Parts: sequence; structure tokens; C-alpha cells
Amino acid sequence: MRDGARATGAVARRRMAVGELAIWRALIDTTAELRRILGTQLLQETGLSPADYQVMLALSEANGRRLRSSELAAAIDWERSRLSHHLGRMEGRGLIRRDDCPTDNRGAEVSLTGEGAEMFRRATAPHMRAIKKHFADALTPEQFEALDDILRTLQSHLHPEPAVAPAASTKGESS
Amino acid sequence: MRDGARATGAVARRRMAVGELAIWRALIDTTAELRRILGTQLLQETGLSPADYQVMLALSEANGRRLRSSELAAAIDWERSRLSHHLGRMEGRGLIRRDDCPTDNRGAEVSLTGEGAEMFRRATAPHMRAIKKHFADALTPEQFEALDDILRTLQSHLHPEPAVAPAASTKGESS
DNA sequence: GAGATATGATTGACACGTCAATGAGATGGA
DNA sequence: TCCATCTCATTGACGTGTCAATCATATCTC
Repeated sequence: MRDGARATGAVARRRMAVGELAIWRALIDTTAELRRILGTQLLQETGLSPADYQVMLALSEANGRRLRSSELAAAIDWERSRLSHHLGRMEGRGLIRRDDCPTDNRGAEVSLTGEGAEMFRRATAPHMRAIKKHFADALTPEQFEALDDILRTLQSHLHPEPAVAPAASTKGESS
Repeated sequence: MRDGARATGAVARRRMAVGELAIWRALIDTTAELRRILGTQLLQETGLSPADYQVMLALSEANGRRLRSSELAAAIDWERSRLSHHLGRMEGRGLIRRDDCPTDNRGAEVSLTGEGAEMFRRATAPHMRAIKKHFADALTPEQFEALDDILRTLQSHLHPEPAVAPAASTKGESS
């Protein structure tokens, strides 16, 4: 009786279990704490905020080490206005440059300055070490495997593949 | 050979594996996306931000439904100045009140207004449904169990228990 | 090629978070 | 009692994030 939904195709109408809610809260709290710890350490040791690092990582991995503003926004999944504000601040600090785009006069091409590239280079190793220390060192290979599986499951739940033949979805999400 | 550290007490000096870094990024990205989705929905459906909700949840669960400002900050793990700013905004919107504390003239006692309590009450069910829909419905009981284990492991790694007899730690963390 | 529309990017207003400084009251020792 | 010191809470400055509005250029259609 406790599970509520029993028939195979039944819509799961039961309320969320208290344990599930507790795990949700633990997930949010723990990841927030990890972000806070690593973000503070990154800023203090390297002068770069996590946002700076994300922008510079995308640029340093880009083809030709430069990206159109909107490509950069897509690469790191930011709103364009957020990126525009942030690039303005980073430009003011001399970390990045914005040049006119040769193929589209509306657009801008963003690239690291020499100083920015050097700062990013120096930030990488300490940041990796911090992730290892506070996150990776904690978990066993089995736990990594389980976490990988969980995250893939959550991602495919958030972004269900558009079925090739959209006849009968067994997900029960719609309706 | 692949694991690098073999001797039982050896300090793990190997670099983080690329797979571990990928899982770290997936963890950060996925939780950020979940927070964004749930936060947007909460705000649009109820007019409360996730921060509002957190404050109001702590107040509604508190003994006597009121808390000293610093107790509230501790309960939700916020800096006091952040809380002070946020309470100022919430007070302006009529969600909470600050009264003088009878036992300590420095302090303030925070409580929900009638309107605030009613807004929180109305926000609860939709928010729980959203967490269920986007998070809880995705995972199997086995995945919940694994996630619970992983989060507990991460927490105890972040906050190692001060050993009763602090003689020889086998953690290998220090020096 | 002229006008409607779409797109790339920026801006302004405002909510939010952090840090350092401050004010105001409690506390404890001479 | 008087003063140093601690704690509670707030404030101001500034960096950050979101939303709606804007501007300029590109593109599409006739």
C-alpha cells in the first residue's frame, strides 16, 4: 500500500518521500559548500573568481583561442547579458579583449590578453588540486561510478531525447 | 599500475583522473541547472525567491515560529550580513518582521508576518512537486541510496570528526 | 533596394552576496 | 565603577546575476 502507484503504467501520484527530500537538500547544501570552498580558495590564491575561470577556460579551449560572444555564452551556458556584463568587468581588469568580428559587424570576438592567459595558466594547477582535495579524494571508484550514473540519469531526465518515432512515450511525464 | 598509490598508508600524490574532473563538472553543472529551473519556477509561481523560501522555511520550523537573527543565520548557514540585507528586503515586502529582543537589547527577533506565513504556505506544495518532478522522479531507490552514501561521504570529508583520541590519523590529509 | 523582421550584443535598473567598517549593547577584570 | 573587549546586528561599497529595453547590423521578402 505504501507505494501508491502499483499498476505498471500508472502515473506516479504519490508524494515525495521524506528521505528523498532530505537527499535533495543534502545535495544542494553539499554542492553549495563545495562551490563556496573552492570559489573562495580560487579567488584568494589566484585573483580569479569562478566565473572568470569558467570564461577563461572556455576561451583557452576554443579553436584559435577566441570566440564570438554568443558562442562563448553558449559554451558556458550563460545568458548573453550576464556574459556582456562580466566581459566588461574582465576587460577593465585587462584579462580579456573584445575585437570587432571580421565577418559580422554586429559581433565581437573575445580573446584572452597575454596577462589573462598567464593568470589562467597559473590558476589551473591549484584549482585542480583543490578539486582533488575536497572532492575527488573523498570518493571511491565505485562511488564515482554511481555518481556518474546518477548525473547521467538526471541529465537525461532534464533533457529527454526527442524520440525518433514520437509515438508512445513510456515516461508518463506528459498529460 | 594505474592507481599510482599502492602501499597501504601512502599519500595519494597522483593527479586527478580526467574522468573524475568530468564528473565534478557534471555535478556542478547539473545541480546548477536544477537550482535554476526550480528557482525560476518557484519565483514565477509563488513570488518567492529560493532565498526567501529558505528563510521562511527556517522560521516556520523554529520553536515559537521566531528566531534571533544570528540563530536564523546559523540555521540556514548564511553570513549575518547577507541575512541582514535579505531581511531588510523581505521586511520591505511585508513578509517578515523584526522585533526587539526582550532578553538582549542588541538583538532582533525575526518572525513571519501573517501575509508572509500565508505566502509560504501556498508556496510549499508547488515547490515540493517541482523537486519531485525534476529530481526525485528521475532516480531509482538504488540511486537514492547511492547518492545518500556519496553525500554523507563528501560531508564527512569536508567536516572530519575531531577524533576522541587524536593520536594517529590515517587520513593522510595533513602534510 | 526598401521596409519589415531577426539576430548579436550592450545597457540600465534592480535584486543579490561578500567584505570591511561601524554602532550599540553586553561582559568581565582592575 | 570604569574601561577594554566581545558579540549582535546593520551599513556601505562594490562585484555579480536577471530581466526588459535598446541599438546596430544582417537577412528576408516583395
